Amino acid sequence: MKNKANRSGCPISSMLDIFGDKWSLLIIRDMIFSDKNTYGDFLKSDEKIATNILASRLLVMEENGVIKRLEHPDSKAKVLYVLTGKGIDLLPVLLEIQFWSDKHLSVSTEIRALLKEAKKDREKFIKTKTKELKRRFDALVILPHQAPNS
Amino acid sequence: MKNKANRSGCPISSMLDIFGDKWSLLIIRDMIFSDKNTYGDFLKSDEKIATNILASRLLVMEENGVIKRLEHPDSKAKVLYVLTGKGIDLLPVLLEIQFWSDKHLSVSTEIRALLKEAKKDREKFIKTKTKELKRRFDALVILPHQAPNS
DNA sequence: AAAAATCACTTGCAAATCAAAAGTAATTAT
DNA sequence: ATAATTACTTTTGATTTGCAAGTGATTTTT
Repeated sequence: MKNKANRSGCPISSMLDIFGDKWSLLIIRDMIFSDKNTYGDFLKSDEKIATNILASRLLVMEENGVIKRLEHPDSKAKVLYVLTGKGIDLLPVLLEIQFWSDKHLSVSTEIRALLKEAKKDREKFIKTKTKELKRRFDALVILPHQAPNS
Repeated sequence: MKNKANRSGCPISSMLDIFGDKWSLLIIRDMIFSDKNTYGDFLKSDEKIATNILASRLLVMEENGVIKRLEHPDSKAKVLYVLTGKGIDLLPVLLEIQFWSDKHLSVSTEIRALLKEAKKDREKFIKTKTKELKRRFDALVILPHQAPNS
């Protein structure tokens, strides 16, 4: 997996160099909205990502500082993937994508309800969710260093 | 070029079924921020899209009602591509992508200035720009029906 | 303690997609 | 009439994807 050369100085183009495919943002979605954080979790999603693609995307996102690989507190066989601040900051992007889809494509009524809520006070929703995510991942980053069995 | 089957009911996934690649959003970017609206215009962009890819992406976006193909008022040899309302509504998505890149990747100082301006009053910027785009494209949609040489 | 299951991957291969270059057909300019 | 522009299409080879089948380390079950 090569490191993608910036195709141009354009901020949109640079972002697409990392996320311009059908899968990367779905992994971020799973981490933000569905509390998923292991390889196996991501495989279980509705879109059925292939194992090699998943491994490759996780690597690219790790190389770009969007996610971090940690040892899982429950088991040495597992790997814990957490979002960094850079990753958490994708929340507004994912929100706007959802608002667009809500307006122009067909979206289930339950998701529509959640989006309506988020749209009502966008800023507050983002701030609250961001804090929640930071708390969640900070806890996971720190925990593993406290020896679990001694 | 097949019509993409929705991989799932997820709004993010559905949006990525249309725009999940390295090029489509760059074409939208060019139409929104650089006033480009012909095949030749898009080819001239810094990222150097291949002609076959460009043709394919334009078709997919047209099929999805994001852009419209019109006869160019200046020449029968040209095709005029304009954004529909659905396409114009991608502005907030592109803005958030740029805000993210501005914060987490390196961005030129001139673009940074424009983004700072946009961020200062996001809502107003979106409203103003949206109106401008609607005006611009409405004019183009209507003009060609007034016989140019008779 | 041995066997089965889980977990996070890797490998191999066929199919799809992409990129670069050249070609085409319809205008338009000289 | 000739050359240039414009919007593509076609061809070819390289890259990426998706699927199925491993692999090796751990963990759970018996």
